[in-house]
Amino acid sequence: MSPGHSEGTDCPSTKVEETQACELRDLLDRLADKWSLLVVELLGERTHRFTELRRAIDDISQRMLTLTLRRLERDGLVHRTVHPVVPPRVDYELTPLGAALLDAVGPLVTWSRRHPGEIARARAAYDEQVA
Amino acid sequence: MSPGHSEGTDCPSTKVEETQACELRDLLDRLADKWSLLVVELLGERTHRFTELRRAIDDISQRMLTLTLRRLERDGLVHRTVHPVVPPRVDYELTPLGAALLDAVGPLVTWSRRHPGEIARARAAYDEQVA
DNA sequence: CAGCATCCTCCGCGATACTG
DNA sequence: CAGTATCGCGGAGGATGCTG
Repeated sequence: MSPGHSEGTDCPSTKVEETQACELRDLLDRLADKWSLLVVELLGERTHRFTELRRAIDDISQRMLTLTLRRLERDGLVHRTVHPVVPPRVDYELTPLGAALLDAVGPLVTWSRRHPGEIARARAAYDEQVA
Repeated sequence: MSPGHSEGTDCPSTKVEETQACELRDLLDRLADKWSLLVVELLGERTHRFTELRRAIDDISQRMLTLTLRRLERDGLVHRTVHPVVPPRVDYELTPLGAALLDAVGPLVTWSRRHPGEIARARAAYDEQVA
């Protein structure tokens, strides 16, 4: 893989000590890319195989699914099990850490369900006003 | 899939109905960029002026702060008050919606504080094994 | 089936300069 | 002070092709 490690642990000059933004930003950076959270949620339901995930998400490219899973694995959120059979079979599941994280995301999920389209509506209103 | 506009409301072909991923992804897309959450957290403490935010975050570019605030405003999370004085003064504060959202993020913040560096450690372990 | 490698495009974002 | 306008690069990520 490319050596472009821009590991977020550096925690730059943001002076927001009170909010301890560093940890949080790392976390967000991990979850906030286009697919990670989706994958974590699916794995929260049950173990999935590679292709299952691929089909469940459907418009994810194979490359991005691989990358996403590798990153999640690397960060200790997802566990990867290779079954030495032919054809190959690989299972992905949440680690305890991953499950805990998913729990922490729960309220956010709930919130988004409770406020369906509120952001979208505000957006539409704003746009209309501008137009 | 048509790239079209970046408006998330289209909620494409992701078949993850159970997780209602669309809303959530919209939400994440809004929060997950480099600065939004940081801004929302600061505004959660109190109202800030433009330059206050700029100094609090410090390594945000002026352009990105403007863009971030505009997007948050557009999405109904932040309210912008222009005081017609010289020199100009603009205050930013959370809307009720924004405050509610911040609450929903709370557990995530707490979690990240409770697991300091756990992800970073897993990452280091993983990298060592690979190397 | 579950990947890795390569190429290429698009746009996020920083740097810089100008304004009411 | 609080923006807007323009330029340019770097990296995220899609498409495609090859492998064990």
